[in-house]
Amino acid sequence: MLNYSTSEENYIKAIYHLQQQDGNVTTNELAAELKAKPASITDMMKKLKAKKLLHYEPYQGFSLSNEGKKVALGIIRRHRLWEYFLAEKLKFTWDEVHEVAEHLEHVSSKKLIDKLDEFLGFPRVDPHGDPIPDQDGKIETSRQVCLLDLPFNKAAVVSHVSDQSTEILELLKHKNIVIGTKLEVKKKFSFDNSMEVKAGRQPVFTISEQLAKNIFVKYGA
Amino acid sequence: MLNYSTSEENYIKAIYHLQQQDGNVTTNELAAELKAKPASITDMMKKLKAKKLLHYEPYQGFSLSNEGKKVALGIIRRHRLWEYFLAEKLKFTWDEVHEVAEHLEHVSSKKLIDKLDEFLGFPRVDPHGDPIPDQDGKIETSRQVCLLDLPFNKAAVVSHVSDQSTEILELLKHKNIVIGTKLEVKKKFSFDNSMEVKAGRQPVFTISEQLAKNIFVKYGA
DNA sequence: AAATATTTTTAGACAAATCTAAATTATTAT
DNA sequence: ATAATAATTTAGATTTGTCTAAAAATATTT
Repeated sequence: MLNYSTSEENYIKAIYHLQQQDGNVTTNELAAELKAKPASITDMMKKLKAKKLLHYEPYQGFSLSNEGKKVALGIIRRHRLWEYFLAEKLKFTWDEVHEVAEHLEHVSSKKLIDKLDEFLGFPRVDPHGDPIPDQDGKIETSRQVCLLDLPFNKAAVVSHVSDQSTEILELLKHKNIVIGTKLEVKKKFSFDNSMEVKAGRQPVFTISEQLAKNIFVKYGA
Repeated sequence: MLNYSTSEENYIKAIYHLQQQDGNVTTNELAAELKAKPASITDMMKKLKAKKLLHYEPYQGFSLSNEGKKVALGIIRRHRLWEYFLAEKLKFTWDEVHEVAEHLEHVSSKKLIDKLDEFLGFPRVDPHGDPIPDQDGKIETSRQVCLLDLPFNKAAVVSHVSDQSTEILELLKHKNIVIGTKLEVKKKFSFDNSMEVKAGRQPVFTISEQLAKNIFVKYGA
């Protein structure tokens, strides 16, 4: 495995996360994610294509190659192991770990990470509940959880609905939700446990606690 | 405390180490230390001077300002805490820790480092026996050790000689060693525990086990 | 399907960090 | 003290990663 610059790694990681949701990633999407200008994205896409880390044809969007996915999973492994370390050993709170891990993840010694993994007792999920890839880049994909428990901004696919009543189906139909619909939780309100959810590029809409209780979703890395 | 680039940090750290020995550091010395070309050194010295991290006049060499020293001690603190972590917790051997710590030291979250320090139990020296600066940049300077125990390439000053015989003085005089002489151990031979030592810019010379046993030195960071 | 709007790419500029080669300053040796 | 040598700096080029503004391609609307 070659070494990549911090910049390259950040692009690869961002593409990985975006393509979990959309399959094919666009220039503007990635620019928004990385808070960079579209022109910068195009520049880097050419570079990453030349390194065979992604598939890219001008104007057609892009997606990681198998090699690119392997690199991404390595970065995610480092990130999540550091998050676990920070929370578990250094007693950071869950909302503090991400930023520091963003920096630690770019220290790319394989030995360091494998020894850290061992030291931590081979944890399977990070403090946010996201699965940690193993040495070979294998990751526990598709974890089914109740929509109530889905972390924010985590793309997930509706995989199961508990209640089979016509009433719930009427509601789901009205909200355009079927098995296979991609969702992302944007906000939760503790007052009534309702949540705001986004499906694809539709505007955000609200789901009540009673409804969320009955929806189960699968999500990956 | 502002943030500095990885490059800037590496220059600052190298100057700090060199000036422990020589006081004033020259362009070529630093170029050799960093494996860079002299022209690159000059460029960076201008930048660091502009940031008030060092004293520098063209052709006159340079040395860290108080602010520069504070920055250097912060980097050294991070480096040595990570070395301790790697050796103590991840079971790296003492010769493996340095390279990885070279990368980890540039992650500059103060909270991370202070929590790491606490997690490690506030260790006072790293696996090489070098003292670890505290939160305020205070470092245990001047540790007196037997020359036999002085680490390689660690500039030290002769502070005490046990034996008072005329024989040892004759030998010391011949080798030009007095209290205050700066030394650095370059090689040790397990066959007879003799060592090769450098004093200033004189050529390397040999000291026997019997002699080294009787020489004590003080050294800093 | 033409006009308009949006997205993406290209062209050219810039800052950081490095280099080479040439010019300058300092040091050393005769 | 002057010439030769060594050290240092300057000038200009290169690479990486970013940007702005303009051009080109695609998508949308009427």
